[in-house]
Amino acid sequence: MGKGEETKSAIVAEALDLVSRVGLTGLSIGSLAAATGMSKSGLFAHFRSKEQLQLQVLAEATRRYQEMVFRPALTLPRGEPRVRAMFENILHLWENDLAGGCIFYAVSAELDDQPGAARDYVIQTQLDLSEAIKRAAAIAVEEGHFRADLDLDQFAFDFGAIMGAYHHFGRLLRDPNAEARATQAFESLLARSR
Amino acid sequence: MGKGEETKSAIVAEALDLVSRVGLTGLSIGSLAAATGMSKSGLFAHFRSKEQLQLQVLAEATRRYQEMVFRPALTLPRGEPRVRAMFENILHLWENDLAGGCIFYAVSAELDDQPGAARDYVIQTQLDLSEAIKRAAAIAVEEGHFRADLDLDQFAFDFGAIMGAYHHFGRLLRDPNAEARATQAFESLLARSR
DNA sequence: TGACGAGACGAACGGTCGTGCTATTTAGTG
DNA sequence: CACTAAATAGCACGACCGTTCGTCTCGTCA
Repeated sequence: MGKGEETKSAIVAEALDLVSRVGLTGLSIGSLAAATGMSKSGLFAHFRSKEQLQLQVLAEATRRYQEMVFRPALTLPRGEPRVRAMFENILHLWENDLAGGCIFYAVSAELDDQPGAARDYVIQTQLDLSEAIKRAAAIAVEEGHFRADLDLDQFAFDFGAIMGAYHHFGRLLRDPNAEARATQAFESLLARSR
Repeated sequence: MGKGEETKSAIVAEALDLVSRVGLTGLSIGSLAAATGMSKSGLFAHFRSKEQLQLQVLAEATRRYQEMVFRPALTLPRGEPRVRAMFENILHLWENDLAGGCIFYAVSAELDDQPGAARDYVIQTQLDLSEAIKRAAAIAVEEGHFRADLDLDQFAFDFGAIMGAYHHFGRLLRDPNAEARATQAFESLLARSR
């Protein structure tokens, strides 16, 4: 990896942290340059537009998500163990990876009415993640861990609901019991699915 | 209501719509002036600071929420009917009142790591709403509609989770089944609570 | 009629935004 | 070590930001 790629990925890493705290809109070239100790123009040359910078940040976030949430889960036995691992990885690893927690929550709320490449990317990513959860649940059905008539779409909805509420209650409202609440909700969801 | 109050509330109404689409950060004095057909300075004089404008917007949102969600629910019989009415009012009235849907979702994601009066206000409002849900559920326990050992905090968490997921799946991902999913999740929550 | 206060206006301030150009420094290669 | 290309810095731009100021236009009331 040449010098260019190296600093570029360092910039993106710093940007990820910034976005998780101040959102995509709050991420400015100037503040990012200050945070990385570079000049605005020197930093800008790596991306050629702000939209490109935003997309690179989102791509890196997706890469990390795969790495932290899905890849470890796939090493476990098929079925419920994998579903459970995904839940726990999100709760314990992913939500604590960045200063502001899950970057997709910080970003999706501000993009839902603002068309553009960034929104398209986030939507696609969220749909992919939802599909992955559904696949994991489908395997659990195959293995006999979950009911044969389980509604996979509903399962994905409920799963996402719990993760969102964990972020909301824990991050914004600073509820110290958010993790316990999320865990209980998840156990209840599993029980209903068996 | 004098002329001043009149234009001021017209400004706030317009601002509410803007915020629901572009967020609190995206709300600028200039764009709001353009949307209302006023001059920047004429508009600014009503609030004397941007933070004041933001707080007025949040206060108006809270007022509307009370009006659309809680007040109608209180006219119904105590217990489960009220809880159900709150759910349906949020789903059908509140989420469709503004162009961008529930303003609190647009706002809370961008404020969770940005200290200030606006964040404090949103947090307090969310806590109040959570308390109101818990009270309604407590009454349903009194009335014998819900189990005596129902965990009220968990109920409020689950309730909020469903509303958040409805906003997320419906608004961002444009899932046409979001309402059906939310309804099914809510019915499941009610069944578990009885 | 004339004074007064409320409300809105245009112009301007210092800053920051994203984005170009042009040097200058630095890293990699023969 | 010299040479070249890549990486970074400096500077300037037009646009927009929140905010302030002085001014103008009204309706109200003495």
